[in-house]
Amino acid sequence: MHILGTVKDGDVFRAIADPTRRKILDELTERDDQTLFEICSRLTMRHQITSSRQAISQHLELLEAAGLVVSRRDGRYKFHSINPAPLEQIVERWLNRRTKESS
Amino acid sequence: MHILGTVKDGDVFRAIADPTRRKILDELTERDDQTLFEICSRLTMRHQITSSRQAISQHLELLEAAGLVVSRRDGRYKFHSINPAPLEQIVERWLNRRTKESS
DNA sequence: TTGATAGGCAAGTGACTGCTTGCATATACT
DNA sequence: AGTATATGCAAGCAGTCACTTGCCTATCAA
Repeated sequence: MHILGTVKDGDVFRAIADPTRRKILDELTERDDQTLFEICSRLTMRHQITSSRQAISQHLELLEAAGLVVSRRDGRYKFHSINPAPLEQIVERWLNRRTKESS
Repeated sequence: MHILGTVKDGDVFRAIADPTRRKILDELTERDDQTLFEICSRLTMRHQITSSRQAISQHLELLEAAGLVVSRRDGRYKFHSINPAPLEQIVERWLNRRTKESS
């Protein structure tokens, strides 16, 4: 079912519960394969986020644990990309389950 | 944009961040138009949730503030239903934004 | 009116969370 | 080797969150 090993279901929901982490996902949606420092500077410039490097690092760690971010090592750089697949369970769970037209 | 008055964007994400609230949404997906007591007893029996009435009431309050639950008064009863529409912003934001095929 | 039922309000509490701070490791450059 | 760069680890702190507790209001039936 899961590509990665130990991803609990609740991790995805907790991951997107934080506004800064949602901005990180937005940023990775715009541009893939970014390092931690790239994400930090782009968040500051484009999204008015003033979080520190360590804060963003911890957010990325949590996003990766939830399966929403995948990373690739290249020397001292670590490139991050988004993987929106785990979000599809939300669609399956409440949006596709029943056709609800009368609001 | 929003049908209801003051629903902040973050409210939806915070609402589904809690496992008990997700179970409430599941229960309302299965059966619509339930009172607080009905939801409580069905959560206990069918989902092994042992939360108190007050706890469920507060969860419903939060879900309603997020626009995910709508309610209707009838005498001393208050019937709750699910409204999954606010969840569609998640699809729009990260799943429909870009066609990402190469994982 | 009295009692029972369905729900609401609000203060207090323990646990969790996001962030900081300080240091450590690893890679690259000269 | 020595320095700078990129990231990782872990303890501590302040704010938030879910839950409880106790009391209150409203509706219905006798």
